[in-house]
Amino acid sequence: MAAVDLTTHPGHLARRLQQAHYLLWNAMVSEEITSPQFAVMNALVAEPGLDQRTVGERVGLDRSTIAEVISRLDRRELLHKVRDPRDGRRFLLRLTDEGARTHRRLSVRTARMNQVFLAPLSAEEQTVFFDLIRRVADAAESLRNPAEPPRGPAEPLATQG
Amino acid sequence: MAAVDLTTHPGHLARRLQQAHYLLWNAMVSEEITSPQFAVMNALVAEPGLDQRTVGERVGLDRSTIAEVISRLDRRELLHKVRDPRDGRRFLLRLTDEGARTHRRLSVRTARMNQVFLAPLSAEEQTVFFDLIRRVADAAESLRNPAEPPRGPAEPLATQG
DNA sequence: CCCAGATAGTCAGGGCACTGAGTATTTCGT
DNA sequence: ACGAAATACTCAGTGCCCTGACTATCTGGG
Repeated sequence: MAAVDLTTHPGHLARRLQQAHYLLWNAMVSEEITSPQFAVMNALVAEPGLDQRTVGERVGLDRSTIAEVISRLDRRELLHKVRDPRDGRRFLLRLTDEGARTHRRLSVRTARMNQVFLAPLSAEEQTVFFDLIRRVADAAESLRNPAEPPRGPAEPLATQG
Repeated sequence: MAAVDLTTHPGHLARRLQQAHYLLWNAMVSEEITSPQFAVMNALVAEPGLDQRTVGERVGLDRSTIAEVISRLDRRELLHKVRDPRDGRRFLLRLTDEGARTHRRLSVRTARMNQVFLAPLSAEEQTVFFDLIRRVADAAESLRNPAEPPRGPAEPLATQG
């Protein structure tokens, strides 16, 4: 009888939280575009012309996963992928017009979904919720990358050359 | 410039939290046994003889995912799977001796890991952390299963007949 | 100039997570 | 007793997520 109470295990709670979010996303935002895909598009709205690695860094995905997500967005013509003329290793990424439209459309739905998702918490509790999760996640990440100095992106070309 | 701040998006935060946990689990608990696998083993320590569906319900996994996790544990001889003689649709699950030993060993490491993971928060903050996440996750789940009455497991045979 | 090391991306492999369709078994109403 | 509905599980398909090994390109020191 040495069983443990999983409701006090942050990892288990984190998984359940993400599943709950996945569910609500599908119901209220999109069945086509996933939340990580939206995060990538969002990063490219903020900083057009980023390379893959940097986008991955912005949204918190490793090189392999970001490659998959981007290839799916590319296949659906939601973004462009072109070799950096100044560095043949990189691809520079930019949303297509349709990608930008899709991002705008999903942004409003995402906002609505977040409201529903967080509805069980008061405004102050929501603030605390963000703060606590962020602190735990940041701490665990920095256990891995011990104080890595921030590195610049691929010196993004002007927004729409 | 309609980009959104992902640090205020609970879904994004949930994903990052889970990634952080995954990392720490690998480093401090096991590279062989994953956190969902441990959750399944834990459910079987608490209630030996459960069927697949009920285990899935206990740990929060759907029928397909639980089948995969269980087949991996079965392949490694950490649990047994036998047809329920009283209901030919079910499999009754029980840890093997090695499974029970593994569960005990990982339990103590998991406890240590949880301490490290939650170290950035004070004791009271940890309580709030659990409470807030649980409330959000529960609310989102019940949006889906509108007030489903709890249903009993497969009337588990006595703990080791 | 040239090559060793760093860097961007790909690929193979393993695991988690969901949906929708399909099979076998049990249960329930008539 | 019988057939429809419910239930437990499987399978195919899609997508996320990581590691480790590999390729191509760039950079810097000698």
